[in-house]
Amino acid sequence: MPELPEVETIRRDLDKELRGLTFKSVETTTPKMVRPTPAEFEKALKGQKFLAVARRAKLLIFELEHNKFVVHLRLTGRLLLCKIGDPPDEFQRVVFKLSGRELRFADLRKFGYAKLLKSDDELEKLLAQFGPEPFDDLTKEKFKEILAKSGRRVKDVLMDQEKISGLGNIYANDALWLAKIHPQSKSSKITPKQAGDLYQAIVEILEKSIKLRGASDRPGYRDIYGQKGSYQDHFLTYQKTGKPCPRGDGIIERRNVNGRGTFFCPKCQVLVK
DNA sequence: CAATCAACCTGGGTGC
DNA sequence: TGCACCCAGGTTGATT
Repeated sequence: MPELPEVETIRRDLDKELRGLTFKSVETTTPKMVRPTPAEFEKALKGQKFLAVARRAKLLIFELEHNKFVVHLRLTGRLLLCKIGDPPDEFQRVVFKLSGRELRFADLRKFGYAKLLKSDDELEKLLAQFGPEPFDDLTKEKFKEILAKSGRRVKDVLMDQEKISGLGNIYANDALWLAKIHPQSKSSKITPKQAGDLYQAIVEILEKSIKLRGASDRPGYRDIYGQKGSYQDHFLTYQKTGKPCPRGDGIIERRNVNGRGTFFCPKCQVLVK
């Protein structure tokens, strides 16, 4: 579900809402989602105030007075800020009880997790594995360099979090269409002009989706208030198999690339080998 | 180093 | 209606 725009939307709202609230306890039907264990998680954080919520790639970082924890939503995670007594989400797995509020972690597929960090050192190690951020240190020059260095398919590079932070399947597909580049093009063979266009496309599309508060597809991303985003009404190629290309007379094709559904227009997206 | 596949889980949609 | 099969926003690890 959540790629950079969805996670960033959640981060902004939680950062505003959680500051000053106190962590009280954990209740869960799915203990493996709270690490190392729900009991240790609760023991460490009980009584601490939330100071801020940050983000790196698709990871949310919760900063409390003496400890930090991270949350990864993987494919179907939701974080919902609720009043005590609000009806539960159909896929609710974990409830973090706070002063006057509940932060609920719902996840149809149970791949997501919250993880208590033992030290700032552990956080640093965790963050060190991510590549540059599109709205921070991913400059156009840096981006060109990254593409030039890889012999893999360009779509795989875009989605590799060690190379570039935050892009997932939806935005990688749509950005490649915007830049008129075939997803299976060899990264190192992309021309500087194409790389520049792709960089622009990525920034544009992520900005647009953040404005629209992300994309809510099937099981569905929700913001912390349980509301849908609306980028799904603006998908360019994603899940548009058989539909006309928004730009010309091509038909959007679906192909499996690296185990992921890959959508593109064979007419206007150039394959560079 | 790159590509492929399975695993982790659950549910929706489709086609027979 | 039932059932088999494919699909899904992500990431990791084994194998070829």
